[in-house]
Amino acid sequence: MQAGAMDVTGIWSAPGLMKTISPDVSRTASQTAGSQAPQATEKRGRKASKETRRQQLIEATIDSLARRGYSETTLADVADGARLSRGIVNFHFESKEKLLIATLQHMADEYSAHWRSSLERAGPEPSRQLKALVEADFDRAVCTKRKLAAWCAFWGEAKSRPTYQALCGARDESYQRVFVGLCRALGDEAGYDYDPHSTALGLSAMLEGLWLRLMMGTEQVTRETALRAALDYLASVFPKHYGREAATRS
Amino acid sequence: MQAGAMDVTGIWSAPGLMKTISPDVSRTASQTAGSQAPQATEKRGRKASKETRRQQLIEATIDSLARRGYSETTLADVADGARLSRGIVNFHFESKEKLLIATLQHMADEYSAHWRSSLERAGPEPSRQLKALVEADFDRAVCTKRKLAAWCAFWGEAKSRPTYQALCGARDESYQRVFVGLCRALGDEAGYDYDPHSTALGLSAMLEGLWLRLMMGTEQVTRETALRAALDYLASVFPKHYGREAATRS
DNA sequence: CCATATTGAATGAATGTTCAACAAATACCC
DNA sequence: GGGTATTTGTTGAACATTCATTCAATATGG
Repeated sequence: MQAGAMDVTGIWSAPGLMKTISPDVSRTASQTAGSQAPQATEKRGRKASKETRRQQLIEATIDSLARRGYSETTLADVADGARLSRGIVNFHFESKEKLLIATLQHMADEYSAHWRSSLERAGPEPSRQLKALVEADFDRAVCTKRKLAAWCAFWGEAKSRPTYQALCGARDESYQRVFVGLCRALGDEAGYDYDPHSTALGLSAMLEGLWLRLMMGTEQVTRETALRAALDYLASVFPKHYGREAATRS
Repeated sequence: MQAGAMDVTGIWSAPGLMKTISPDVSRTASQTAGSQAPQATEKRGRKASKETRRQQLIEATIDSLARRGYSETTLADVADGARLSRGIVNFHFESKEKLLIATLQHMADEYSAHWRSSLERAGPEPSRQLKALVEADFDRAVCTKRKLAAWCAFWGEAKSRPTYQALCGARDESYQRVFVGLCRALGDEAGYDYDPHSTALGLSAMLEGLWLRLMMGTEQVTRETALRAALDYLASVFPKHYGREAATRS
């Protein structure tokens, strides 16, 4: 189905990178706030399944990262946040480092599943797909202050840790490839004279930069402002596809 | 002099934010590598002036941040890097935190002085000024892997520390104001129909995002690639000011 | 000699990890 | 089905390590 559009993005044929996509992305929304409410289908209390406990601890880790930053995130704080005892993390995860890696993996999987699903829902038209990708980045499901702060905490440590570095390419190679493919497709349609690679790099960099701005919280940059800036970019680069009035919704 | 251009940027009339601009920006280039070579004009060995020792320790701190990340940067490592003994930091700076703040302050001052000087040299024409600002961001003087890594280390901790957050606005409010002013000026000249604030936000976010990419080092993004992407952006948004061929130098 | 920069060992606090004891759930047996 | 054993999740205290900070002793330049 939608073979033409799929060829443009060209990622569905090689689903290599993602190791463990969380089966239900929808859950994360309900777990955003509390971090200890178990599933309706899961037994609560003592008999929470191993996987549930892990999720619970991961959520508490994201909380701690967002609240105290990477360098001050301690296992005691994570355990307290999850309302569990001190030694629990070393039981479910082997070490603090493994917990952090699992947390990053979790966020990367969630992010990846999110934009892929957005892309799928966008239909076959490249211009719609590109817009959908941009909008997905500022969706409440992935673009929370809490999560942005956690991302940034990992970014800060990524350069000196290969493991983080690999995972921090949430906007990874396949994501980049999709962008390049879409930019090229739009260029072919309307005869723009830019380099797709350069344009795609600029766009994805802008998205990341806007995330950074949102996270910092300084200046009054909101999700709406950021999205608007990104859509304005689309309108400037692809004037025949995105009218300025389409971007400016107000 | 150049009154018209100055009015566009509108920052020279209110030099409020910068507390201590390092007097000589040129020095930083020579100190990039070694981190212990003292000035020719300064005495070396035991009698290095208080200020020189501080600079030396700050450079060693940047080294450590770049090499080991924020969370693993220790005073011992800084002291070793500066070829000095353990207790020295607490003598010249009062605490580890004060050392880190001084380091960030140093980088912020350097960055600020750098783009301000670029802006000054660009002459009165807004289009040249904007291009100069973009190019300044990828100049070897400020855009080293070492320094980018240090910046990112601070970004990661900024959300939970107000002091860092304030300083991490290296691209601070006045920088943003200059961008907005220039975007507005170009728009008035050629009748573009974008919102200056939105365009300026997108541009500065892209620059930050490109820095992030450069720092990560993943993918083969170089200073040239990044600059090219940024200039392509200018060519797309301000087609009457920047021809595509001007951006594509190759 | 005096003031001051520097050293390096001592100290104490913070924190990741281990582990023996405990509790809950499940399996097993009669 | 009820009682017992076993497995497994959980706890919290003990332990070891790392690291910022302190400070008395020392070296240096004026």
